[in-house]
Amino acid sequence: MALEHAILVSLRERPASGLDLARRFDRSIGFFWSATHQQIYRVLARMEADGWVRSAAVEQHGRPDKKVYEVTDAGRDELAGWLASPMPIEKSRSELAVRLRGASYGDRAAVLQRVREQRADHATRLAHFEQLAARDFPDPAALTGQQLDIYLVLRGGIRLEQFWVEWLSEYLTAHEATLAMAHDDSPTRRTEGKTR
Amino acid sequence: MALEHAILVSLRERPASGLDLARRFDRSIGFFWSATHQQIYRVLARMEADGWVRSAAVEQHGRPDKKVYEVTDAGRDELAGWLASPMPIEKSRSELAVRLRGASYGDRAAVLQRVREQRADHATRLAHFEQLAARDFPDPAALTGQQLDIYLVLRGGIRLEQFWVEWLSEYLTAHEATLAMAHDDSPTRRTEGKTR
DNA sequence: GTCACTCATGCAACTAGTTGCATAGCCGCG
DNA sequence: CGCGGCTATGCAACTAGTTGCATGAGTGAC
Repeated sequence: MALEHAILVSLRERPASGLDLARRFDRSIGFFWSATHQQIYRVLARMEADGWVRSAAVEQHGRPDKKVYEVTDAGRDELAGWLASPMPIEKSRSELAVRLRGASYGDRAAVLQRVREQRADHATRLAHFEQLAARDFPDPAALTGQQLDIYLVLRGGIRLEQFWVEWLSEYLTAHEATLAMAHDDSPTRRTEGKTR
Repeated sequence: MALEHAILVSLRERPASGLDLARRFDRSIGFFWSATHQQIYRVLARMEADGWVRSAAVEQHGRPDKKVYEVTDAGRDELAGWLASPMPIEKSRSELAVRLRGASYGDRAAVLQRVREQRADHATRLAHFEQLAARDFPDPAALTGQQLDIYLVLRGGIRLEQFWVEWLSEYLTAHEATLAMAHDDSPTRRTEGKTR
């Protein structure tokens, strides 16, 4: 039930329509919790039925009406209760890690290529996040409350991208070393991998 | 379709029954891809229907028969193809991050307590992984092929737990600093948070 | 003018994963 | 002896999330 609560957080920051929320979930908050607009529409409908949010139709010039949602008192209580509730340890999930683990059952060079691509993607995102942090939070030490939280979650995004870049670099370095070894070891080729 | 492929990797390391796989997914491989035994049973049935694996009943003394699965040639090809296929960038997902972001809409102290608990859990896992690495891989530089991959994925687990411990520590330190400030700033209490 | 795109909401059908339970024998505890 | 726990497989019902499509009006490009 975390999407509901992510939506409550986002709506408390500022009321929004379904599509507004979908756009927010594509950036800041969505870095740690993403959702498609369909999923958001469905959950908003349920939340309204449960009385956690209420909506108001807002006319716009030259485009369809918006349904702008805001959090009700019941929604506030629900969010406050959730924030304080105990939580089990989170489990991570990474398709890339499965590939790294299984790389010896396929074409090693192809997997290394995928790893390089992923590392480049993560490096790009890292640079983007660092730019955001520099632009929006020039003086982190002065932050408090809500702004501090937003900054610290961005810091989490930066740290997480650093984790990826460093881990994948370690992976590539280690495998490039064994490939070099396999070349050096002249005639007695001990080519690892490719069991088949 | 990553669970299928995680199972193929695990079965290529060694043939196993559904429950064996579920146990493996609770440890090494499962750190980056977990699954319940029901999910595994269902996916194994589909994989067998698709011809990726075949099963053989194995009698055991004093306990029910096992269905031990192994990978077929078609399964090998499928796995090799998947390993080489391009992949989109992965998105992370963390309920804890949502709570950090929304902490000012609830009881700040309670959220900090949850953060301390999570940090302790991650520190415990980190210690556990480091112990595994020291025990099973005393000489990482000598590893190649499959063993090197297993070691490097364990390294990923260690690095990820380090990420969590460090990030959550940063979060706690930053908020403890603002709490201290709020105390110092004597009569003009600028108590942040708790907007309600 | 019409083609492609955006804004905005939503339905329907699908895949993935979780939770609760059933079966059925064997093992050890008290 | 009965109770709980372990081994092993599996069904049924549920929740969560994705994908594909529909609608209908407005905007900009050529």
